[in-house]
Amino acid sequence: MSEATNRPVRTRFAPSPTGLPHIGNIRTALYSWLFARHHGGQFVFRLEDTDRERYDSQAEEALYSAFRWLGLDYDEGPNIGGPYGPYVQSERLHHYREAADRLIASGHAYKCWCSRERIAEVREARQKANIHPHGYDRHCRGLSEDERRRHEESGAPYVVRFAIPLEGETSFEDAVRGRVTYQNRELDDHVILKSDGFPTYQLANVVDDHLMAITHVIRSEEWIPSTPRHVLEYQALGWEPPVFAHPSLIMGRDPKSGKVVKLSKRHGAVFVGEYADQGFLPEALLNFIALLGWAPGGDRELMSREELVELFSLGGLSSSPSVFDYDKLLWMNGVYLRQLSREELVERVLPYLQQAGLVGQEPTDEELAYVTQVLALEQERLKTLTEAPALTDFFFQEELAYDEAAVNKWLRRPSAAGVLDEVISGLETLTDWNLEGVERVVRGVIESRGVKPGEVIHPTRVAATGRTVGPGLFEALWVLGRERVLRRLRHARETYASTGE
RNA sequence: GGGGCGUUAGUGAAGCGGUUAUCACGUCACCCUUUCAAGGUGAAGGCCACGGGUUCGAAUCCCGUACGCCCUACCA
Repeated sequence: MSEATNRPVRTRFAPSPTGLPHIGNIRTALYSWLFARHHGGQFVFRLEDTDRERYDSQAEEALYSAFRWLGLDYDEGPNIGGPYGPYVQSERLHHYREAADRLIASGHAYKCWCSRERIAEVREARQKANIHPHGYDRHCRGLSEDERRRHEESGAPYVVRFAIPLEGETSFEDAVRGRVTYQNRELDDHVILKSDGFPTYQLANVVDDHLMAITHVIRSEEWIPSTPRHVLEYQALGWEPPVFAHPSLIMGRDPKSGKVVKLSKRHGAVFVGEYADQGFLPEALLNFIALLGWAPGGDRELMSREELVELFSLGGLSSSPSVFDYDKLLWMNGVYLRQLSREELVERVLPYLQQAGLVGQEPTDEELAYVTQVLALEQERLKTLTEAPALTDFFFQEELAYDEAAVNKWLRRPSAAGVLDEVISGLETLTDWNLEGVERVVRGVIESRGVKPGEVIHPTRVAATGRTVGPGLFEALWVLGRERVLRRLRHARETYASTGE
């Protein structure tokens, strides 16, 4: 569609620091980043802190750390500077003031002294009577010179409103939806400068996108209704508008009603940091959220960051909202976990094992080698990093927590004592403790007793690991090591199987 | 209420005028197998929201209806 411009591509992510970075925000950021990188352009980070009431000082740092975690880099931004700085709107007030003055001078904007109360009343009345536009009645737009002067001299606070043309229509070419048209008579005169001297999004966004030479504005669907206002402002200011692309929203399903609504906290994790905490890999999350509202065409789903950059285009953006599917994310995380090399896996998982107290803070090379072996056995079972401790604790704990049901089923049975005795004596005589040797011993017991493999394997697993599920028995025994295995088997034999025969 | 945007299996997507409507997650079954996973094979699941057009032919183009969502702030 209208992806082409003659200028070098520049996109931006312009969050307002009012809370923690949300999956939805990050997805939009990702699209902007991908588009810039795909075209070899620049990606700008701009902080829109014009709402002083909702300002949250922690939000800014959280935003940076989310970007770091996901590996999204920006070429210009508040903390790194750049040729179009500053990149924080509260430090750019004079630009907005200037633009507002220019609009007032050219008759495209005007000062408004109406009280909030009056505005609220007017709005309600007009809506009830269905008078278009529904909002502000443009009272101050029609002020006489005298009235205006009186207000000016009184020094009373005022806002600046944009003077929407009374007739005609405004349209723009949306890169994902095609032509979108609004009748000007449906638009009321929106505030562009607040009484505290700060601009609203409606002005600051336009001014900065222009001043920062942004060529493509990618932002979510909720901005479509204000885009005609922006287009009108670009025109009034004599500027060329950027290409707009409005991908759809990310939705969640309400657990109670089953209805689909904008993704929010009640659907579970919505903040990027929560996914980090829950043991998701950034590359998996990135891949997953890219697919929430975008597809490269065809059946392609698993894509690295580099592949996403290569394949991304605005044409692949979806115009219909998508529901966040946590199960699919889990699956995808598992895929990425399985693709990790041993070294990467250890690096990723180790902190979780340490946090759970299974591994010390300064592991020796020997301990690290053991951890590596353990994780190699569990890698294909891992869906998130946080599951690792629960899956592997029996490899590290001295005191095994035996699963009661497993004990009842496999150790408190008549044959258990005999099985364990045979396995124990077999392993005791094993000179070389390796995978093949362990398997040979256990298979030998199975053969000598003339039973199905499970009859020996299951009791042995429960005795050695305390549970019925886990890696293959031979691998588990081998990695656990001779001493630990024999101690556990003897203990289980004494404790649970001694009275069995 | 008004304006805008949307609607392909439970979920995410592919499809861009001619396909038995494709893929992935999930579900189920079977295979592999010492359990659980992973992997493999297969199945169930869609009158492409509905109704009208246009066309030799429509999930694809047009109109209408229904439903959903977004906006309707001196928030972004």
